[in-house]
Amino acid sequence: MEKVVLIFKDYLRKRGLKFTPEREVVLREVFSLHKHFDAEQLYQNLYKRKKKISRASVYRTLPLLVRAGLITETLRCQGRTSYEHIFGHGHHDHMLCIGCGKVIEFRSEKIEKLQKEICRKYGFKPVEHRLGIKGYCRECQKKIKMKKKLPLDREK
Amino acid sequence: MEKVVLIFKDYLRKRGLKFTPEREVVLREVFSLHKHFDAEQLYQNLYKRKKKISRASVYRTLPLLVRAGLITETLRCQGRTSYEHIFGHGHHDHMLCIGCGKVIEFRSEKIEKLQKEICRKYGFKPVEHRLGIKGYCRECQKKIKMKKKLPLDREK
DNA sequence: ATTGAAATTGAGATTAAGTTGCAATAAGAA
DNA sequence: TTCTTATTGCAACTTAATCTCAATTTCAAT
Repeated sequence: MEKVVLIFKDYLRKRGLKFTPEREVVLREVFSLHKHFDAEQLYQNLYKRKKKISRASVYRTLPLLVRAGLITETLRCQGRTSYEHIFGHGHHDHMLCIGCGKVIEFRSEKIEKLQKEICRKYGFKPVEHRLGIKGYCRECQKKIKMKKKLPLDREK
Repeated sequence: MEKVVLIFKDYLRKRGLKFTPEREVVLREVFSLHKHFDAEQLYQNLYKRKKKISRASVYRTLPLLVRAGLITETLRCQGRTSYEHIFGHGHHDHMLCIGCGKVIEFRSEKIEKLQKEICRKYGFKPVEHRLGIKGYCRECQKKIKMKKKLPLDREK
């Protein structure tokens, strides 16, 4: 944890930005969470714990953390930009269950390698990539079977 | 083109929905385009050509086309939901150039296969997936080299 | 062809996420 | 400690998308 504080401080100092209490609170909150989150959730968490930080500051801090290489945007669920931290966590891809919203993380070296190859073929210099698979997790598949029919888009 | 009209009509009829002139106009516009588009663009195109269709109808029709399996959402650029048609086009993945916005489409059977394998391993039933690689295309890499430095996030 | 239930339309109001302007404040280098 | 410059909070604003509702249209059944 103190490591990420140092990294962030360093990032800020190098471009003449300031390490404020607000930014520190956001940073620590982000790294105390161990799953995906979005700006509003983060704000609510802090608000409940009487950390009086404005929404604007939360929204302004998250992009800084992205640029500092500490967090990254993930798959966008229902309209909100969602983040996760990447420091000491490494890149991975996601499966997102349409039924219950559960997120499964996975990593495949083979897929990573294939992507690089393809980029090379197109003369494309990759900066980041995102692979998201939507579908149904084991549990939700069972539920669906029990209901026999998916009520989502059935025919008349 | 007439094929997609039939498919859409069929989709609608089967669930007691109606094939209206507005929906037809949207459908035809979508399939006359040959690249990615978003709801607002589509509305503007139609508006300029004096097709008086409300924004609401455009926004209401696109999800129907998705459900009918004719179009799909793609990578979200700058906040807007973007679509592309898939009928007679097949699944593919994308590279998105950060420099100029160009989209390169590609498809890798190997990656597709690996994804299926991974899903099987997790007992996950995939419905759709999206792989997007952001980076710099050949041309933009050259431009960057000429500028010697990327002005985006440089240190002081 | 007519009818009538049910779906659809357009216009504008509304929501939600995120951004911005600005005056007051605070960080931190000198 | 001083002083320049960045940051803050608030509220107003923007943007994308959705919703409400009265008027209209579709289309299956006469």
